[in-house]
Amino acid sequence: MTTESQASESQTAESSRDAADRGRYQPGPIEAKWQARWEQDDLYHTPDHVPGKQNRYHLTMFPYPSGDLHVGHWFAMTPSDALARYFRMRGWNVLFPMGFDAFGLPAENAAIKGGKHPMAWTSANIDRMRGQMKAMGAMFDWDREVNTSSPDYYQWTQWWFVQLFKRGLAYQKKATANWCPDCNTTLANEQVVDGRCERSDTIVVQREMEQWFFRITDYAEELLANEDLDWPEHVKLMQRNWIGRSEGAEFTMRIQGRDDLEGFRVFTTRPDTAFGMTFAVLAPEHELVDAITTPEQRAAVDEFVERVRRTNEIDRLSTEGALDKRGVFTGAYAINPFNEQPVPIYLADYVLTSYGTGAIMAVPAQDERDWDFAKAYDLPIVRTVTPPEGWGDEAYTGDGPAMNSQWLDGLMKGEAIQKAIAWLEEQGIGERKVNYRLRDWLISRQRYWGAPIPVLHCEQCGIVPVPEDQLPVLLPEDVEFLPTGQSPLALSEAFVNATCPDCGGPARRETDTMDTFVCSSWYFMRYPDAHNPDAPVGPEAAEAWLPVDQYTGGSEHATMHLLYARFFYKVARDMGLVPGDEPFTRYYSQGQILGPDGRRMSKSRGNVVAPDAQVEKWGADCFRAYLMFLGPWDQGGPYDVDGIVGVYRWLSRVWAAITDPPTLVDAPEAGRSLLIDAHSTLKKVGEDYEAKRFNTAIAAMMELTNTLQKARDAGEADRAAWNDTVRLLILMLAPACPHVAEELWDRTGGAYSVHLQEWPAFDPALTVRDTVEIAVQVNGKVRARVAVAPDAPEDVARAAAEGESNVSSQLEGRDVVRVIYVPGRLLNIVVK
RNA sequence: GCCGGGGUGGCGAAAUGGCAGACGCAGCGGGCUUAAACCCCGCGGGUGGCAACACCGUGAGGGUUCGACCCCCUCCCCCGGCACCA
Repeated sequence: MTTESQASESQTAESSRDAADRGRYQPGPIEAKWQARWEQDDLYHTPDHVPGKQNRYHLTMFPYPSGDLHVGHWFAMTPSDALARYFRMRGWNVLFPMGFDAFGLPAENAAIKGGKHPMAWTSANIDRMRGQMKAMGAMFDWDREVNTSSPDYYQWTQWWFVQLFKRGLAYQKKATANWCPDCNTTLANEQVVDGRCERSDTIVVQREMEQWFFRITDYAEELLANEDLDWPEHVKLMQRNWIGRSEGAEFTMRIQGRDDLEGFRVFTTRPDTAFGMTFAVLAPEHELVDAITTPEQRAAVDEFVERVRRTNEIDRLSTEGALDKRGVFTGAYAINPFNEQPVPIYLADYVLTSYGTGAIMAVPAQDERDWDFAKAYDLPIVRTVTPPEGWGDEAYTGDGPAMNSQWLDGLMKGEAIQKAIAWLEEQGIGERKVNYRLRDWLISRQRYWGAPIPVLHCEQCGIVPVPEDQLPVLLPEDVEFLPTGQSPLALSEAFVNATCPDCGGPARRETDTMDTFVCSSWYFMRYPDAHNPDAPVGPEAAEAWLPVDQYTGGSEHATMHLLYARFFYKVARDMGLVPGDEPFTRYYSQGQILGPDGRRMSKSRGNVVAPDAQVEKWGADCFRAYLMFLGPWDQGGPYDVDGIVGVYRWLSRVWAAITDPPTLVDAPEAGRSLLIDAHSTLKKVGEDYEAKRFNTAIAAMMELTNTLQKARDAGEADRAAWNDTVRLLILMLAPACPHVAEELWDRTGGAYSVHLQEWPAFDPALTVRDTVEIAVQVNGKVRARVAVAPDAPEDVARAAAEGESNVSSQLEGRDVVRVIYVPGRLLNIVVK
């Protein structure tokens, strides 16, 4: 043991400041030393198989290499690391990899601004951030690092595209797409927030373009079935709401006097109310608009359609504004098939072309939007559901007996819907139909820094996917990537001109690149087999590691990354590539760390806390522990710069107690109390780590340290109890503070490495105190506290309680009606 | 508007039917120091009281219970998501 010589050294050298410092906790040198040692020993290299150990795959979301790691990365990654380390100590062979989500707009924008090539900018950032991550002391297995912008990786991103294409899950269509004028590219629905570009905050406009889509809606039903996932309920709910399943019917409406037209289809969730239809509405972009508009209405309709086209999403979605300007009559009438009555056909901007059929039957009596529209345009309102007594002058969307509905009259909603659908099917004009709010995933981006879509356009053969043995389609380096609204790749003759692999004739390469969410939809499948040149992931590696046992990351990805990754995994499963149905068995979303002012950290607000400076000042272990100690991990919250000193003091006390212990004597009786504290703490800390309650785990270790310090202040302690407590404390500390734990383990004679040790088992007999203080209540009010054995029988506890003057005075002259005794907790005497 | 999460000391929080405020920050008092910092010891919800102690106290109001921060009902506020999806 080195502790005794350490202690005496610091005692004899008190006069010298240098010598005194030598005994103090100094994280800097310790952390550098052990990081170098771990790297040299490959301590965190994870083989695919270790005899006698089961595999467990832990994953925290990989970062975009924007330049510097920020506190948010530390907040997400270091507790995740502690969790992975804990499971490693519990005997699992734990994979905990890291990589970079390296394609994307910032690289390109930085390149445009600073004249540096996106590739150079990105790889410099990656090097920098990898270094910063190494300073965390995390157990990342860097041998498996992935970089989505490297050809070794995007070759497989392109391979995925080809597989999806072959399965009919990737298709091109001309569609009105969300266009961000600032980013000069299209965006997926998920990337548009409140009508603005999620990244640049610019108002998104609609633009008609040929675009590539992934048919994620084919998996809508399966993606919806997420109840059994061990994920936070709110995230599962967000996904279900995003997918937005709604059940109803679709049927055809003929147009009065126009037997030359087939009519139009409408979707409704309330076919039971169809007898109350008093008008119909088409989206302004509906394909029939031109054909049905009457000459008298032509000018008004054209003017309206043009105005809607010019209106941006924000104004269109706003419920404010003049209602009478939001629609126009076409002059045509449709026939309600339920009662053969003609109803006027309107256009209105509240009907969306991208949902359902882009046309609705309007039943103002039972739909609030239709009600408002009918009021504004003076259209009739016919109730077909009996509203409750005293219902006012507004739409009634609830349940009630049908009325004014011929053969549906008297039926309640559920039954009426079924009967109406059956009738539509009998008549051959409609059928049961399920619609989803979820749209297909638009993956085309008209930007340079992304994986090229591996497709050729051949004059003879049409769209031809690039054969797998010709992948990757390399991103050319010498391209002018100033944003023009056109794909930059289109400007490169050398890139565009190609040969058709089918007919050998001339072909043009697709010049759009893929949304970077495609890259991140499968990266977790690559880590298990990061260097495989023949497949994205081989069968052995997939079997060894997939699916991910524990994923952690921010819930801002609930409806994007997490949904896309589930979609990819299901496709991979269908291809026989991976085991199971879901990519992430468990998912946990940590909260968001905010600036000291309680607002989102941002350079413009000047409230950014730089992790490098925190590490420099306090050490990585201290910074890690402080982030865990702040509060519940899923809650996040402001980063209080002043609070970290408390954690530093704690680690200093741990250091001092262990490197400078009291005189150790053999006094097992006296040591029992310390041992009970140690084992109770061990039990709690294990449970807390497992449940990701890092804040209370740290607090419990602080308490044990305080106990240790008291024992130390007393001058002497029982040798066995002290040594055992110190050993347990170091092991408990290891997942949260890996460096100082390693150093103290080494100094107390532990065999290298503390991170290869097993999590110790607590002794259940030592988790219960010999006597506990219980509360004594009279009529629910605490009147005294008495010390009894935790399992003392009621009469013993009661006798002790009645011996207290404060209790006996309360009982005097009153009848005891009832006594409630909870052993180890309290005794409540109810009197009258 | 709808759907989630939350509201506890000056601050971050703990306790999820059993002693409210563990642990930590800031603060106050004391020790060490020429001094300051570091460090160490003590105090620490409010009101009254010298004190023992009493009363009040977990956003507001009501309820269930021997007992409620915790469960139920009504309302207010904050944060996140969705928002003409027929």
